[in-house]
Amino acid sequence: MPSTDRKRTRIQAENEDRIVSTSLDVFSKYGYRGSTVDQIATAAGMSKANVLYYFKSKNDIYLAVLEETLKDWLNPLTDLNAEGDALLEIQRYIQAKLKLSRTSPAASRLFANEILQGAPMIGPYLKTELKALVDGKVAILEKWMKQGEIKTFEPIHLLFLIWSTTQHYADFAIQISALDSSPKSKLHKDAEKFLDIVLLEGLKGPQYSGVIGQ
Amino acid sequence: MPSTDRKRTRIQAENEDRIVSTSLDVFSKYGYRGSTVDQIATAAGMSKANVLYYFKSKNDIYLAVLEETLKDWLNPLTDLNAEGDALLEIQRYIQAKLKLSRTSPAASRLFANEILQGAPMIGPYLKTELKALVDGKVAILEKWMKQGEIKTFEPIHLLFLIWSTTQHYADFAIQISALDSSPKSKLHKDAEKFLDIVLLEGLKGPQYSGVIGQ
DNA sequence: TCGTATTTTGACCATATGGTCAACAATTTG
DNA sequence: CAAATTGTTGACCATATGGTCAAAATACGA
Repeated sequence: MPSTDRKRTRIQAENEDRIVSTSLDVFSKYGYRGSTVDQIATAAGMSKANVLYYFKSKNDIYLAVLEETLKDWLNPLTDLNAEGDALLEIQRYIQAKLKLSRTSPAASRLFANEILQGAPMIGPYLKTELKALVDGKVAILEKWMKQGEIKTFEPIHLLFLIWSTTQHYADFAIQISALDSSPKSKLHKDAEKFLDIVLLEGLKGPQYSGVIGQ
Repeated sequence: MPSTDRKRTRIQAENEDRIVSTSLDVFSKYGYRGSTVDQIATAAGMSKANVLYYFKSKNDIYLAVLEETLKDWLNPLTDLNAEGDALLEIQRYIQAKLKLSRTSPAASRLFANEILQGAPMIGPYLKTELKALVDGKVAILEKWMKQGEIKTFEPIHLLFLIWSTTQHYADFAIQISALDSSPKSKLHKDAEKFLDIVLLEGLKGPQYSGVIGQ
């Protein structure tokens, strides 16, 4: 077996990385149950036995892929800055998520699959680390509300909206391409424009909305 | 085998219905590959062989479930009425979709799973029937834009936003409950309020936005 | 180059799963 | 009630799949 205690060999590093990156594609396309070790092995250009020499089970591969992908996927939220301008910060966050959706659709689908199946692996993580991160960002949103920079509402729903709309372009790409034939570059540009126009306007602080309402 | 040509017997009707409704739960929870005929049989309280007496394959069950669920799931969009008030119509549509997400989360997850896996079954349907329906509704949105009832943007993205945000509450329910401990009734009320406040304001026609922008 | 540690794999095993079938049970029909 | 039709299931089959293992191949340090 590959020594866990010593340093990783060159070959170990190469193969483990290759397995993980290949597995992201496979798992995101077919889900955990729908993916087989043989598929992964073939896609990575090695034998099944060899894959299982580096990871002792399919589940271990899946965990490695999740961990590897998780941090990148959630990074943009970390950057939401309490000191910045509310609307600009939100706009930046939306754009960062949209970009991720475009450049890493597999990561998005991997999580969508995992959550849909009831988050059997990352359930605990959601309740602890992610919850802590989200609570912090919710507090920032509340601060902005008190300062009148954005309207008042239950702040977590803004996060849900941003997540769902941006990830939709990765997770439901097949449906989108069936309904809209424009090239992906236009699609994503239009998505960004739309969210910009509608959301930023809709979020603007209550001092304006009172006037508009009349 | 159950006669396809003649009329359905009482027992056929009962059992086929039971299988389909049970399968919705199973398929939506574990996906197609993750669900087994045995699971379905057990959940429906019959033997595997008996289930396969009514549907000759797992795939046939899946198709029946999809078909059964599809129409209910898309009904609200049909109701979007060109003659009505733009914002009210959109608001009604959002509320209808949110309600479906609350009352039929399994249907939502079934589709999410199907689309995530690349829509192997309903792909053709998406490109024909759903596309036609969507094209018609997009035309309505464009009309509203020309009349200045709502802002101007690529209209299909509004549909994507409504679908993604409303279905998110069903598809990502596990994540949501990990991050927000409020009871589901409050959650959905807040979601509705939030979408109301932000979206309807953000969508309002360009005659207002010019003023706000300055 | 030699010996050791690492890497690779074909063959194999146990289990899970979709699906079939013949025999038996219940229901319907005349 | 008897025959015919419909319904039910345990046993079985073929295949797929996760995982093991011993033996062969390769890489690597002294």
